[in-house]
Amino acid sequence: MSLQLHVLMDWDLQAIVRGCTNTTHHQTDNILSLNYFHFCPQQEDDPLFKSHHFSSETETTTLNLDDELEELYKPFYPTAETTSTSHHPSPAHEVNKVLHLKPSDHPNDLNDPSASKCKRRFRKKNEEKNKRVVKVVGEEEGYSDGWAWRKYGQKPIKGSEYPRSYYRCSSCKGCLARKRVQRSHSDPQVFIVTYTAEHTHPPHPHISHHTPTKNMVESLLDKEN
DNA sequence: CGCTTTTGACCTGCGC
DNA sequence: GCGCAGGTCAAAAGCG
Repeated sequence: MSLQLHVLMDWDLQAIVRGCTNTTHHQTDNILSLNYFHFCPQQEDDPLFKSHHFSSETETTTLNLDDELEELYKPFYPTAETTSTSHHPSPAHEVNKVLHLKPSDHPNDLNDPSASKCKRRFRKKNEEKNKRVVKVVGEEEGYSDGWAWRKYGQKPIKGSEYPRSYYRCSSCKGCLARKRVQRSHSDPQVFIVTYTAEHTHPPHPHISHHTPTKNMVESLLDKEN
């Protein structure tokens, strides 16, 4: 099974949550596969988009995760318009959620030197919010995604027994890419990874599948125990 | 020595 | 206005 959540935060924001089955992973360890790509309108016609169905067993897991993802995006709900069928699956048992998310004010003076440090930071933050990709991944996949990440913070999250870790891209100075990693409370084997902003450089080939996997997992596990 | 992790402090947004 | 929660900063410590 895999669950794909696509969040596009343009000035008209859209998040699409999709659930689908992946028999290979489901049969092995119930570990969610890492599947994400940037949303494009054609994907509405993607055969994969239409052809996956839930078994009753995987549906339960998916809906729990879906709830968590919904929690994740609660801050956007005031302006969110949900055409969700996730809690009332269609006859085809598809999860197909579209959130229309509206960002706050347009940060148009990021480079204004007169703006205070905090204000500039906040505007930068808003700008980064405009592009988000949320992945639901297995343990190993959550950390080896081809980029070098440096941890810059960790916070306990209310309602979750697991802390959320914050990472920024360390492979290129000035890269605005950010990543948040949080263990799912409904399925501790699963990590919810949220990517914010885009990399301003290509991935380092030698980093793939190596960085910063083990330490990150271990530190997370240590913290949680 | 340079890079990464840890962690407390600080800041902002939001709800009441 | 206040308190809370989430996100980031930055100094100190750890590690190879």
